[in-house]
Amino acid sequence: MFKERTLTIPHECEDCPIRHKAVCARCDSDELERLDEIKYYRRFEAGQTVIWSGDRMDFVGSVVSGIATLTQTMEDGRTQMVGLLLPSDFVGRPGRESAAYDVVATTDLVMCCFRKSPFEEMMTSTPHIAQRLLEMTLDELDAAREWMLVLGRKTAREKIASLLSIIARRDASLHMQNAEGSLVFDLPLTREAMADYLGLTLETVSRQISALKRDGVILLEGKRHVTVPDMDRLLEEAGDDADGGVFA
Amino acid sequence: MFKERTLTIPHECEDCPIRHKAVCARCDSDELERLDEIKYYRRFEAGQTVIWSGDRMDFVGSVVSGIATLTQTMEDGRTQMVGLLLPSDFVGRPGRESAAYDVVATTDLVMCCFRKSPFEEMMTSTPHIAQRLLEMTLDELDAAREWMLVLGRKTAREKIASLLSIIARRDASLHMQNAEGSLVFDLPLTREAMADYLGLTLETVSRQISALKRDGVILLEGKRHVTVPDMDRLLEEAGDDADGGVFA
DNA sequence: CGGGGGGTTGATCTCCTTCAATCAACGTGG
DNA sequence: CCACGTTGATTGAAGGAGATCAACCCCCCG
Repeated sequence: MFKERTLTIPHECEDCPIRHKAVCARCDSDELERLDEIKYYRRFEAGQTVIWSGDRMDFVGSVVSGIATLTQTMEDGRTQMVGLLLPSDFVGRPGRESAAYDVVATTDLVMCCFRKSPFEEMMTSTPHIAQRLLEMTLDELDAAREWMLVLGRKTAREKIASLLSIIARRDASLHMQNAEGSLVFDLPLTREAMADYLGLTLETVSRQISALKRDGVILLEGKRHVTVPDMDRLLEEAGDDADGGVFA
Repeated sequence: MFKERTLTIPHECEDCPIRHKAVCARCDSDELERLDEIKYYRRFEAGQTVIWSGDRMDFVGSVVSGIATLTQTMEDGRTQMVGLLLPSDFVGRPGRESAAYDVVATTDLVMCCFRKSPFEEMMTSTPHIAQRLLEMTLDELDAAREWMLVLGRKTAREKIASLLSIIARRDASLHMQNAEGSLVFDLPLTREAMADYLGLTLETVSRQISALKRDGVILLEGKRHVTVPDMDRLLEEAGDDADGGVFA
């Protein structure tokens, strides 16, 4: 429960699983070498907090494997997830010294961290990094705006369907499945985490998942294993255009 | 109502009101000259649509004066505002060919537009532009995440208070008022636009504004002119830390 | 066996939506 | 100048979606 191993995980950038998707995606081998000098790996266990909001941050980094969440909390305890960090996603904001959100590992997690100030120097001297970071940030902004529509205007059922379709889509792209047959995946989040993501209570999440199951939109084995027999149907339930997100 | 004048508004970058806040903030005079060659001004009247979601975009640009909104709409008509564009804010995404959101002028609006492909070329050749855009995008992402908390977890009253405090703060910083005395500003949005921003109905917006007025949190002259006698009180109502957002 | 974390389900309550009437300000045309 | 329509806003009454409170289940693990 407590042991946080800060071991350096033997890892060559060349065969890093996120080599072509993370901030370093555009770097050439020279640049990778310079990054290598300021990087180190950290491992977190499921449930561990990576950073507390307000804490001084002396690193930025990428999720290598596992899943983490970005959450905001009000004084009275209400919490809202504002980001779901998947492999290749970037953590931290160059130029900011303290964390703005809580970052929590929801599964076992490996991060590739860069010491903050040398990384910031590299950002200005290495356009490839800044360019890639801009691209990733714009994508995140789009995702956040999509999520604002979900939070502001969708019903509980639509919210659940939206979350499921996002996870399904992401999982499909990760495993290179064809999106045609029935999709199968595991929910990486507890009911409570889903509630925090969707601005609902965990009870409502549970009820709506049951309802979608009862209506045959999804199949459930256990509490986490989901099968989507008809993706278009799910997208319809989400209130999205069913014409599919081939996506820009 | 219909006339859209595409006149070139005589304007030197040097005395442009957003010279030091927009994408061009870090450009030197050489770079400004190159930007000058690909830029043109456009003027829109209040209520006019600047771009429809899905439309081909052949430009990107900055808001010079006035206010515009970024909104998403579902097939059944539900709409959610996902951005409020103020002077110096950037419109459009380099690398994307069609608009992802509707952009609507809520007041008379002047935009400084750049032809898209030459701008994209400049982005790669001119780090100052990409750097500034990254900074601005990170700020927007923070704002979007703040807004996700508002949408997902705050009550109607808190939502209204949050919106008012954001507008108040922005207005104060614009007019260099001291934030201590009572703040005074005009609402740049209709009740309906506020509702679209907050994920509420316009009736609820109206009721909660009346309630805040009744409770002395704000004073109203007419429907748009707001006085905030005690900013800390308003922040309390918004559910924010009252210690103020001096901000990172 | 006990205990705790995660999940489901039920009963009740409440905050916000929905539907609807009304109002003030404004412009337009007869 | 007044009747009329329009747009933005306020207010009321009724209903419902989701929150809240609570009981209970399942499963794993010490």
